[in-house]
Amino acid sequence: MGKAVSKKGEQPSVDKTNFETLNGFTGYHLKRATNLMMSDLNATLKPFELRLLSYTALVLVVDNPRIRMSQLAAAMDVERPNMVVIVDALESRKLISRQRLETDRRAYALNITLAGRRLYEKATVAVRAHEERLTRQLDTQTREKVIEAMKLIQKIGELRTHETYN
Amino acid sequence: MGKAVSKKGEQPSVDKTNFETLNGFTGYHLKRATNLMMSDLNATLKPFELRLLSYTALVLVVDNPRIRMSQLAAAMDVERPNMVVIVDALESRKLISRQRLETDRRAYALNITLAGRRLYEKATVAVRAHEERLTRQLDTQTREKVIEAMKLIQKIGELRTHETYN
DNA sequence: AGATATTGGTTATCAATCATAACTAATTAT
DNA sequence: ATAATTAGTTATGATTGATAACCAATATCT
Repeated sequence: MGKAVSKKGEQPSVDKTNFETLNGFTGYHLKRATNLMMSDLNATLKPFELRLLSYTALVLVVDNPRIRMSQLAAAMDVERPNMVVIVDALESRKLISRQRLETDRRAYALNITLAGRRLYEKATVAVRAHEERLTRQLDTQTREKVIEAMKLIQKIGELRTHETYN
Repeated sequence: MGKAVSKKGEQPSVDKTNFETLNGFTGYHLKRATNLMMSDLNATLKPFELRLLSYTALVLVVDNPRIRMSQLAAAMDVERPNMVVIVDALESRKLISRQRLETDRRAYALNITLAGRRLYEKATVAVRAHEERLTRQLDTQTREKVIEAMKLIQKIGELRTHETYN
């Protein structure tokens, strides 16, 4: 630590910013990288008129036929009212369908439509390319190690659930 | 009230959600873990009446005496107008000070005050504990590997600069 | 030099995001 | 049957982050 500064002894304000402390934080690097990936992801999804949440919903409906809205909301960690608008948008584009459940007539079963599946497939190709682009520098082993690490962090978080949340 | 635990197996609709596709995405895991860490960080900072951005500003002012607001804004990747309110808040709590630069009387030099430094130190102890808590499962080597990986991702992002952003 | 452009900081405003309250209809529990 | 819960919905509010327009000071241009 301690950069060789001091040409004048006391006036670094115009030089490169010192990130010494922040660089010591894992969370800092995590957030910067994630912000970047999310920006790039949204740019990637824009041509399909999808955004992070609508794409995620699409994916989960594909992977979970007949999923209910509340289950989807829980899976995505969004409040139900917000889920409604996401589902509304996807349904109005005929990418997914709502079907009343016979067994519980309050609820809807969500299903992917043919158009939805096609869009899902195209978008997912783009998303995989985006992932590849942004993690190209990481060898496969590192990538797996990162994912494992993220899972561990999440596991820890689940323990102290929502008690200290804001 | 309490836990609505039914003795019998619940509805079939409650089966586990399938995250197959999402689990294949590095960005997905990155975002989940980061969200968690940021929630926990904000909870950690709350007792000090700081939030992510105000704490970050405090840290950068400590590490960069006489930094200018615009440089701080650039370092934090926030728009200048938003920087103003953050700096206003910190200044009104006498944690940092604004001093007109003699060399450029448009700009301010930001400096940490004694109170600011004390708060910074207390908060940083708490932040380090928070980091330790959330990354406890990761051995030192893994932690370093993760940080390296995040730096690489950022480096890639810097190439395709802001052209494809939102 | 004097006109012009640019920069640092500011104010006001606006859009996007996310959470909360309250409601209906259907279901479950007492 | 009555009460309590749950799924989905509507309306609304708080918070965040971005944009436009402005003033004062500095830098640029010819």
